Amino acid sequence: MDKPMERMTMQRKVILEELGRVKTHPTADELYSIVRARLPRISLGTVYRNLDTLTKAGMIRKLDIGGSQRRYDGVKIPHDHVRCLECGKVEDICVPTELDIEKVTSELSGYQIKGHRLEFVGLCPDCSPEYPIEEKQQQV
Amino acid sequence: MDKPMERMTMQRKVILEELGRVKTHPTADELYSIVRARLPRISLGTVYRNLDTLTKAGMIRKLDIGGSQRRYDGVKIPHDHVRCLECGKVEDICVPTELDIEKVTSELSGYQIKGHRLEFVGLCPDCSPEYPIEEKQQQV
DNA sequence: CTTTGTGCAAAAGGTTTGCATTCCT
DNA sequence: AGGAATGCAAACCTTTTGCACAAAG
Repeated sequence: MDKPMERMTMQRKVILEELGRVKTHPTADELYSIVRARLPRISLGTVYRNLDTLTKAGMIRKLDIGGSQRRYDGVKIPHDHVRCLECGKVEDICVPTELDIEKVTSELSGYQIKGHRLEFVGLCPDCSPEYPIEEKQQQV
Repeated sequence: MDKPMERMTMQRKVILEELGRVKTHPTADELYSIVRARLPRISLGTVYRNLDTLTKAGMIRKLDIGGSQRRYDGVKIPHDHVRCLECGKVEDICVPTELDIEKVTSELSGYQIKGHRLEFVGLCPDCSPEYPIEEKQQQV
């Protein structure tokens, strides 16, 4: 399934390095501004093209979580996420694999389950008021 | 949290009815073409505005699942989904609430968890080959 | 050398918004 | 009557694409 890349250009190398360094899951334009610190002449189109190429090569992952912008992850192993409703940050989380929910779901639905996406939304410690004051709007 | 609507216009009424009738989770433009059968002069902008208004009023839900287009759900109770990698359809699924994963996650992460979004991807019975032939590309 | 990749800018979705007009209440 | 909602079209935001030029192997 992995489609190997032909060349390792400087742009591609820096994008890969920076995506690997940040622990967040940046959007293309966030990564664009990070990368521009090292390659001021890079274009946003190149960032998009490389994120796509690196995804197809299996070197990074394109996340398909909620929100209006796509996010990318330098960590290749699928894992779950928590997103803060207040500040918007997305962090990794490891949910104990109590039961094999994919197997249970497969039996219940008749689908051949290939994977799942689990995302929690809530308030991170920094954004949690001491005494909860109001309900935050959520989209689940 | 629910912001009551001021008026019940014909457009709003039909959008609500049609979204309640379909068991899929249509995008705005899918709903637009459904609704146009009854209201040929309705505009896509009105569909978007009403989906937003109805969501704020708590009468429908705006799903924030993967994909390039937002989807809407006439069912107000949050539930999980399965999406077919082949034909793209999205169905409801009921995953047994074995453990309270939100509670476990809350304890592990320090977040105040407000909800979660669980989406499975796989092949629906109609799209499953008898003998699995190739890996489907997935984005999790 | 050849062919892939880049920068730039324009195009392409999908969604939102401004404005004059229509229509609930 | 008066404010909210509509239709239309333009604007907006994110992502993709065409093209001439640059550069990796």
